[in-house]
Amino acid sequence: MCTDNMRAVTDTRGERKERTRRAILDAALRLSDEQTLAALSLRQVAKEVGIVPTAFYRHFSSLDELGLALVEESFASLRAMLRDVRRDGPAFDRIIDRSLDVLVEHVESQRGHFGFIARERAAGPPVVREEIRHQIELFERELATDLAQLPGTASWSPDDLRVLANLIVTSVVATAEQIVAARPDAEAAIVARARTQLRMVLIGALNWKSAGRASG
Amino acid sequence: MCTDNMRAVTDTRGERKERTRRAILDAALRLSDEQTLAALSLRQVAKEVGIVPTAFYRHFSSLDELGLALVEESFASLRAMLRDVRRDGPAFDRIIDRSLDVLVEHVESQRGHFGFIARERAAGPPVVREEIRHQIELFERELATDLAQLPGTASWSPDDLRVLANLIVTSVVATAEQIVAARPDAEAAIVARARTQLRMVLIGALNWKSAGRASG
DNA sequence: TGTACATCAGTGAACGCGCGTTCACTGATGTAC
DNA sequence: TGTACATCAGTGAACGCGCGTTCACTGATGTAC
Repeated sequence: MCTDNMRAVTDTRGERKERTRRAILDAALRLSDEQTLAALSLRQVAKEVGIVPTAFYRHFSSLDELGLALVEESFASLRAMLRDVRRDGPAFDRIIDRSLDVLVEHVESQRGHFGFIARERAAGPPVVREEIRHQIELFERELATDLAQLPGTASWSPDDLRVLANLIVTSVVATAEQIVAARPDAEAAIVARARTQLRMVLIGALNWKSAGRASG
Repeated sequence: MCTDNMRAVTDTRGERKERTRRAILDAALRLSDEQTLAALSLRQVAKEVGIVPTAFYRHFSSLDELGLALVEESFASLRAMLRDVRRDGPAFDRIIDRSLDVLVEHVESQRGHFGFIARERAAGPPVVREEIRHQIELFERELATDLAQLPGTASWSPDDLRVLANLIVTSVVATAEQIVAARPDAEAAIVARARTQLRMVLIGALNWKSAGRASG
C-alpha cells in the first residue's frame, strides 16, 4: 500500500511529515463536523487520512493533543479576524458594520474552525473546553481595551468595560454559532439581526451610564 | 442478582417499571455531566442504573430516544421557570431582578438539566440538537409576546420584538451556561454582570427606537 | 377465595465489530566520511 | 562523487476490551374464571 501524499520527488522528509500532520488536522476537522471530537476515534481519523492507525502516533500522542492543536489553529484564525477589524480603526458609526462584514467573511472561509469551537466549547474534552474558555476571555480583555478608546467611555471603570465586552463577545459568539448552523440562505437575516442587536447594545451602554445606572 | 429497586411489596409492576425508567434518565444525566450524550454508551448507562444492558430496551429503543426524553424533561423545568416569572406580571423596573432570581434558583435546583441542554445544544445527536433549537425558538416567541405588553413597545413590529427577544434569550442562555460551568463562589458575580447587561439591553432597545434607528 | 394462564421487566450467553495500544518491521531519505 | 550507516514515517499483525444487538429464558405480577 502506498501513502502517496501527493509527493514530488524533490520533497524532503520533513515536508512530507508536515503534510501528513496537516492531513490529520483537516481530517479531524472534517469528521467532527457533525459529531464532537469526544465521540471520534483515532481509527476513524487515520482511515480518513489514509494512514494506518499506528502512524497517528508519529504526529500526536492522543486525540486530546490533536484537539488542542485544532483549538490553537482555530483561534489563530479568529485573531486574524480581529486584526482585520482593528486595521480600520474605531470610526464609531461604521465599526459595527465593518466588524460584522469581517466576521461573516471569516466564518465562511473558516467554517470548519468556527464549528469546531462552537461544539467543543460546550462538550469537548475538559482540557479542550478550558483552553477555549481561556482564549475567549483573552478576546474579551482585548475588546475591553478597544472599547476604552471609543468616545464616551473615558469615565468607565475597568469592570464596566469588561461587562460590556462580555455582552458583545457573547452576542457575537452566538451569531457566529448561528451562521455556522444555518443554511446559507438564512445568513443574511442572521447578520441583519446581529447588526440591530449590536446597535441596541451600544446605544444602551452609552445611555446606561447617564440614565440607566442613575435610576438603577 | 437482584435489581432491588427499593421495592415495597405493595408496588405494582407499572410503578416499578416507571421507577427504573426514572433511574435510567437520572443515570444518563449523571453520566453526561462531564461528557456529551453522544460519547456515552448504552452499557455505561445500564451499569450505572444497575440493570443488564438488554433491559434498557424495555424503556427506550435507543440512546437518541433517551436523549429526546431528557430534552423534554429539561424544557419542562424551564417552562416552569418562565411561569414563575410571569406570575409576577410585568412590573417593569423589577422584572429583570425577579427574572434573574428565578433563573438562578432554577439553575441551581436543576443544574443537571441545564448542563445537559448547554452541552447537547451544540454537540448532541442531530435529532437532539434540532429539538433543543426548536424549544429555544418557542421561548423566544413567548418572550416576544411578553415584551409586546411592556410600556413603550406598542409601536414595535413583530420583527423588532423578535430581534430583541433573541438578544435577551441569547444573553440569558449564556448566563445560565456560565452559572452551570462556574464554581459556586463565582455565581454572584455572573448574576450581577447579567443584571447590568440586561439593563443595558432594555435601555438600548427603548432608545434605539427613538434615536438609534433614526440615525442608522 | 383459589386456580390456571398471560404478561412482561429483567436475565445472561453469545455474536461479530471497532476500539486504543504494543511491537517488530520496512524501506526511502538523510548524513558522515 | 560513492559508500556505509542512521534515522524515522509509515506498516501490519496481534492483544484484550467494551460495544450494540439477538435470542431464548425466568419468575414475579396481573387477570380471567
